[in-house]
This record gives sequence, structure tokens and C-alpha cells, in this order.
Amino acid sequence: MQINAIPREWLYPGSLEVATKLQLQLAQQVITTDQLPDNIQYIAGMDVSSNWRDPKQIIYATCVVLDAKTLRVVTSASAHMQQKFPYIPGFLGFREAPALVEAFAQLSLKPDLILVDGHGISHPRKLGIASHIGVLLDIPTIGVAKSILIGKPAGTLDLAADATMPLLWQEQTIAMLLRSKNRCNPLIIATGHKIALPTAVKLVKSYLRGYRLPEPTRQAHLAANAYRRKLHD
DNA sequence: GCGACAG
DNA sequence: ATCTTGTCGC
Repeated sequence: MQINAIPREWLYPGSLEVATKLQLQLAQQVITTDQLPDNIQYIAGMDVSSNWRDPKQIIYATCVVLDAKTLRVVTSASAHMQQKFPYIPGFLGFREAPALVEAFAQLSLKPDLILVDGHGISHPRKLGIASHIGVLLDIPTIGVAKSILIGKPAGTLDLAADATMPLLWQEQTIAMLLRSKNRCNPLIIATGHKIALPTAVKLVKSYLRGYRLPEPTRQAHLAANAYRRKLHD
């Protein structure tokens, strides 16, 4: 399935430009090159919560900002809107990005880096939601996914915590599997925007605090759920 | 042709 | 993606 085959009414304004811009920035290596500030002071986590049995299909997006030193949430913002684009594997960004961008716009404090719940360039068109958000906001992002979309592990991932293994697709390493917690299934860490894969993995590791998910994404998930339940559902 | 398929 | 207590394993 191609973006051209998508009904116009599903797309938000600028949808097609994002795909074009991503291809351009990939060629320029803007996507995969570290362009982080000297001191990363604030990190954001983004996630969306929704209820598949909700006939109105409301999407609840939350962006939390944590202090890089303490990994404590310092501020957050949320936004909700009706889903215009259904969930289709490979097109998650088109469904969730509008709500996430709106939540981000309401933040009083802008982060230096964003961890997004989902894939980065480990995607059929290298346009996973993390890269999608990175291109839209022009901020470094890392994709933190919980399962594989495309590709195959280079081998058998060691059971020990902290073990990593490349995720291969068409002879290329598109992401790294990371056993973030002892007996848990690995996370898939990928370049989102303006960051190299080794850097992304190193940073994600530093944000782990005994849970499978790194703090930014974990807190975003909790906050998005709380937001949805508060807006009664 | 068949299976796989982020959240 | 969400619902939901107890329960099995390290």
C-alpha cells in the first residue's frame, strides 16, 4: 500500500510533504547524523492512548517532559481529537502525529530530544512515527518500539539484560534490539531524526530505570492513559 | 500465492 | 491500542 492510495479525507494538511521531506533529509543524512545539543537537559516522551471500542474513535495524545538528570517529569501537555486516519501498519504516524503535535505545541518547555512510542526508520518507507514526528517538529527523536514491523534479528538475542542485536532488513541494520529488562522481550530502538543509531541505543539505556520501557516513554504511556480516563471513557 | 503486519 | 486478578517464574 502506498501513500498515494490513501483517501484524501484521511490525511492532515501537509501529509504528503512529510514523506517527501523525509526522503530528502535521508539523502542528506540529516536523519541519521547526531545533531544533539551539547547538554541534553530535557527529554520528552510521547504516546497515544485510545479505546478501540469507542465508536467515536477519539485519540488521546500526551507529551511529557523529564529532567535529563533526575528523569522526573517536570511538565506535560495533552490533546485529544477524533481519529481521521484508521490504524494501518506502516501508517501509524498519519493517524497519531496530528494529536501529538498539538500536545507538543502546548508545552511550556521544549525538550532537546524526544522518545516516541513506535518505530523510527525501521519502517517500510523509513517513515516510522518517530521519524515522522522528528521531521514535523525538527527535533531529534528516537523510536522505541515494542515489536518488530519489518526485518529479522541478526541472530538469537542473549537473555541477559542489556544485550543488543541488530535488526536486519535488505542487508542493512535498521534498528537495534535491546533487552531492556531481564526476562522481557526486547525493545526495538531506531533512529528517529537527527541521531545515529549507536547514540540512540546509548541514550535509551541511560533512561532505563528497572522497567521494560525507558522513563520518557513509560511516563508518557501512563500520562496518556490517565488523560483518557479523566476525559471520561 | 501466502504470510506478516508499530499502535 | 485496552480490559483485569491472580499467578507463575526468576
